[in-house]
Amino acid sequence: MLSERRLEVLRAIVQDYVGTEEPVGSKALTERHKLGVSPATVRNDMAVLEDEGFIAQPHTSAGRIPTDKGYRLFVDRLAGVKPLSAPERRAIQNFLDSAVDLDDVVGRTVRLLAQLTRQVAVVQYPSLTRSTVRHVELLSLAPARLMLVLITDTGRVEQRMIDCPVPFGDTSLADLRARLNARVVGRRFSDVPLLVQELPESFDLEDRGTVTTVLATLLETLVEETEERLMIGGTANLTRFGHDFPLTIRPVLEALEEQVVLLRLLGEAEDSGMTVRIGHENAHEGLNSTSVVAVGYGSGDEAVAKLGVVGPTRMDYPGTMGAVRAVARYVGQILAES
Amino acid sequence: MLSERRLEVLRAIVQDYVGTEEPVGSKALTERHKLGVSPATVRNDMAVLEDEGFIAQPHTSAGRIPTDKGYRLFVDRLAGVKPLSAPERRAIQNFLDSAVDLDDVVGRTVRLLAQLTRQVAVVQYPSLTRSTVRHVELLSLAPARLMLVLITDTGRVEQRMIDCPVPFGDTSLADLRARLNARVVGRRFSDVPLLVQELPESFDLEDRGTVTTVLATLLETLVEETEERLMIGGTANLTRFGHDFPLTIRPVLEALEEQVVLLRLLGEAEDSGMTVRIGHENAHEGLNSTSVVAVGYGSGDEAVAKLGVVGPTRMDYPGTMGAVRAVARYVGQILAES
DNA sequence: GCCTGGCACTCGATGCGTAGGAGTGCCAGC
DNA sequence: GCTGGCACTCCTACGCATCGAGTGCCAGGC
Repeated sequence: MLSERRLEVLRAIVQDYVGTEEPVGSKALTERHKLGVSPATVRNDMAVLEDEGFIAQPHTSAGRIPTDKGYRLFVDRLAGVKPLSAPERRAIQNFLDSAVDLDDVVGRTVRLLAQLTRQVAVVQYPSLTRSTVRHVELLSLAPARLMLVLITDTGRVEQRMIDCPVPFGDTSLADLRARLNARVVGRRFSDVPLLVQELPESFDLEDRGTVTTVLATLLETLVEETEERLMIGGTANLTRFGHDFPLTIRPVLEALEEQVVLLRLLGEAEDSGMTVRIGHENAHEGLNSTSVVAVGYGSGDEAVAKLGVVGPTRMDYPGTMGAVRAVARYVGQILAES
Repeated sequence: MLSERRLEVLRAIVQDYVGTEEPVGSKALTERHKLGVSPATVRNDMAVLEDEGFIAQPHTSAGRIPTDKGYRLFVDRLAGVKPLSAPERRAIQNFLDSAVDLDDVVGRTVRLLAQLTRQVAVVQYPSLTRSTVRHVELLSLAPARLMLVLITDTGRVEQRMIDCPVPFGDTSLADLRARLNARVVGRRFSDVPLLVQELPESFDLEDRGTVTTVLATLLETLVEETEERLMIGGTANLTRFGHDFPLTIRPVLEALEEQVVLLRLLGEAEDSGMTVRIGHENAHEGLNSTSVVAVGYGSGDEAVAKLGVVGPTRMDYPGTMGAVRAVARYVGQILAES
């Protein structure tokens, strides 16, 4: 077990390193922090911290930098979540309030997060599986061509074209639309398959084929679009990464382009509470020198999607966590209102 | 006027520099290209080319590199458009053919372009103003709450919430929907304002307010969404930019985040034919060390949107132009089919 | 008149050795 | 268990000489 002072030393190292981006030595530490002990003592503490794997030296006779394990301890035990200032909170609310539709909400959220944290922001669109159906619309575009439009309670809209096996009458269409809505409106997407199972049987034989096709498309949409969408922003902040640039930035940019990777990344975050993944804790190799701070957000108690930021392991964790939490909270509010 | 051989020298310089990324000297040139003259002669030619501003030396006693003006001449007079190979063309077609909806088409196009050119790809969604209306749908979500859904011939869907001043009956709704569609389906978005102008007058006094609100929202959607959407990809390719990395890449990433900048960039491109903007020809300062190759694409003869790539001025122009042109052509086909 | 080979010159890149300094580890003393 | 002192390590910066690619210019030849 590490003594209180050693933890304090670790905290000081993390804070200084995050600020200066340079290995921090014992002397500088005692000058900048009121540790109440001499550099020599700090050196001893540092030696212990290094033995335990919390800090490391880039080379002999250089200062120490925190390891992933060191950041982990810092986040878990030494750092709180720094709340945003009142003006910041007001700015967030104002900015998000003027969003006109879901795309706009997500877009603004991304920009906001990127700006607040000065890192790369990732925002997932509200998930379909956890959303509920607000409305299903069927439009006849041509005699044997329908368009299916799915509207979620979070404002997301999905559409699909359907080619019918045989022309479908307007009354049948209205009928199907009404029955479909009666069954699924207000229900969760994940429940829809069961709810519409027996629908075709209640139709005339001649329409049954079309109804089946429509339902098949509906279910297919649910499955396909469960493959979620997301938006990223603030990639320009990657340039503040460090000196050894090209080497680190490349795999990160590549990872950011792979929606699948990002979705898995957010997916790994816990549903409630904030998740921080530091360096090698990230499964994806390209992100081994980054940390991910993610949190779920939603219109009610339950998270409908996640958002977060990706930045260098050397990041301001309390500040980042504060910003991420605050933004998630406000986005949730906006969604609940709409 | 430059002699034929001097043009040939310029072409050789561009080709070599694009390949090696290093200033090219007179000796290397004669070795790699069959110019039929000695290095000394080439040196004289180079001196002339430098006087004319087509090439420059990073410092005395280094080789030459093309200037923006040099690239311009190269593109205009010395380089053709390199067509893609048959397998490449087949691959493009296959890849795009399996797209399921507009988002997918655009997403795939971006990835394709980025991969083919190994640069940053930008694809604009089909424009609303130049599209025609396929369908307008009005849904009643709550007694005094409507949703307006606009569907374009290119498959794009826009939706808006509408809060009605007074509840709106189902029959009135159906009536409005029918009349609205009768007027605007098949028409261009830009013509819509005129076409619906007198619609409110034909409604009962009690509904007129709502009708006016709906139309106002419709027109507002047309205007707002003329502010186009676009998708970018291949940002990881920025890491191949050059040695002086952080300095160049930063402003580019920033510019890429500004949708407005990108839209203006594409907007500046001519409607038909390919546009190449080299270095300082780009209005945006951050893109002064990049070139933009853009071209319009569309389902018919007319361009409904544009796409292109952003890369270092030192790029393979013939290859890039070939890829951009080919992709635009195939995307146009896909849109025409759907 | 244009091309060519020769030649002196420039100037960045490379390598090396030295000086400087930040930081460490260890030890003896309090 | 903390502290000051001290020797040691090793990275960084700097100056300097070397090297060589590439140039510009010039005199001679086709």
